[in-house]
Amino acid sequence: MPSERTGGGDPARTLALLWNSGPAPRYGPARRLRVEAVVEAATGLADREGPGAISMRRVAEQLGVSPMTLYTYVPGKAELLDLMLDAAYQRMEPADTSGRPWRERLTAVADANRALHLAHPWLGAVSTLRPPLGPGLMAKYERELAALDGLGLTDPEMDDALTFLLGFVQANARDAQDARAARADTAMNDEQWWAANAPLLERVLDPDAYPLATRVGSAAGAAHGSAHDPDHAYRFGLRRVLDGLAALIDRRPDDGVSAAE
Amino acid sequence: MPSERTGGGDPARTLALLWNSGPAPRYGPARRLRVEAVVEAATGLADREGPGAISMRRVAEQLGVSPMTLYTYVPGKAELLDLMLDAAYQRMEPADTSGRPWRERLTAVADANRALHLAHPWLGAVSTLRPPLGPGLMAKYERELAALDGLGLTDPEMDDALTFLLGFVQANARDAQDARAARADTAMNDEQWWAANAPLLERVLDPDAYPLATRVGSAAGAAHGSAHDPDHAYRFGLRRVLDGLAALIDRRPDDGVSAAE
DNA sequence: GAGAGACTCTGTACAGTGTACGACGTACGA
DNA sequence: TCGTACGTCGTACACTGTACAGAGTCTCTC
Repeated sequence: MPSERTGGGDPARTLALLWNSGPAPRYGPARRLRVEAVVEAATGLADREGPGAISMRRVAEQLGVSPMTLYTYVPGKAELLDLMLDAAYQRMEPADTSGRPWRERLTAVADANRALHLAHPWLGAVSTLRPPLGPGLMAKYERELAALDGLGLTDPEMDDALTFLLGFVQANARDAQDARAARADTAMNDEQWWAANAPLLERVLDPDAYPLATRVGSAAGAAHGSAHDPDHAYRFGLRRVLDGLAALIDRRPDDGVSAAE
Repeated sequence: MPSERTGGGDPARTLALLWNSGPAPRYGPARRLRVEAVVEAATGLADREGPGAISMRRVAEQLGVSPMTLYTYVPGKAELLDLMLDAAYQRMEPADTSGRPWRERLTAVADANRALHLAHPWLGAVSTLRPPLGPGLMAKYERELAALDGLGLTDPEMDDALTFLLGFVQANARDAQDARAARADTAMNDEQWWAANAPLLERVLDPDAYPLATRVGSAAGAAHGSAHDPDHAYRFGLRRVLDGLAALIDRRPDDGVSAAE
């Protein structure tokens, strides 16, 4: 479960910020900053130092203003995260894969999302259950649905399939970021952690009580040098995800480019 | 990304706690509590009030001791979470599905994990990247691998497949818990949130610019009354996950019960 | 029996977090 | 010129995990 919530405040205010449609104030002193600068500063900070670094005080520090000043630009932290998310979506460069088989199209969608998560390690910490309904998300959603268009799926099925694919990518990216954070927090990478635990575990663990676990666990551990390898899990999982969707898509054998693959 | 880290401290100390093999102290006053009581109190608290409620002060309060007292039972919060996790795994009741087709076996594994997450809403907030290598996890791992045994998979493939399946369940459970937390935090359920946003969105959104997004988005929104429905996503996703694994498993058509399915 | 020393328990303290509130200065419209 | 709306900011509050030191309690050794 992500720790940071978005979509918390007044929907009208949030949407106005996302679509840049707030009324310009006429009284009072000129504003020193723009909302975009706040979002940019927060994003830069989070990119450099991870999700844990996103605090109003740190963001304000980056901008040379006091913490409370941020609240004149953004209703609160949740909305700031919404804006960061949508801006990140907006910066994604769309790859044109029209005309390619559907597996390639969906692989491109997955890879693009994975790349986004790698570039912005804080993305996984932000809930997308109530997504920021801004231009960035809309363009992304439109683009990604296009990769699923013309495959004979119903509209709800297209959404389901996309949710499934993106859910996989997000879960995997969270694991990867989690591994990075663990390495930083504990000054020990996964391999070292595994190396420290394995011999100790052997002393308390009775192999006869857990025959499969010891056999498979050590085989898997030996294969990636740790209990878990996100990169490998991505490659393995993506293949399974696409095969799973194939069972849905190739159900109807009569639709253009897609079925040919 | 889960916010709470486990496996942070000294592996030897953590393993001793997990396997109950610490040396009994001989000096000093009798201990008022037992480690199990601390773990139980923390689990009860978290079950009732969610992951956010797990704080050393709150747990101590439940037990009628001062916060710092907990540190004589447990090295820190990370290790407490490890113990909570392993204890929760230990309480899972294994369903005997041997002899059933592999799809049923894996469905049972997925359902059991989903039920665990529903019973313990804090599970999703805890990282399982460096899992607590205790008796609970071992028994669970052994049991779940058994559901994948005899299908012609290699040892690493068995681990990969299980990781993939459990990853899906965990990601979905996080979404579900996230929805619950959002409802509590914002005093607004997903349906209300969607109802508040949809009309506002219509005003700023140009349907011609995002034809697929508007069509599919509103179809999906209408189908579950919100942007996202975890229960539906679970049913849809589990079918895809099993189909995806089928492509791997049924690759070799010659192995007992499994291929018959 | 006396005392050393290990152990449990606890109060205080520190560096963080998001943000409510009120004070102060600035710029515009009347 | 003045009222008013607004931007900026200092302070404060209720939280978090846990380091540290002091006080009380028990066992083992002499």
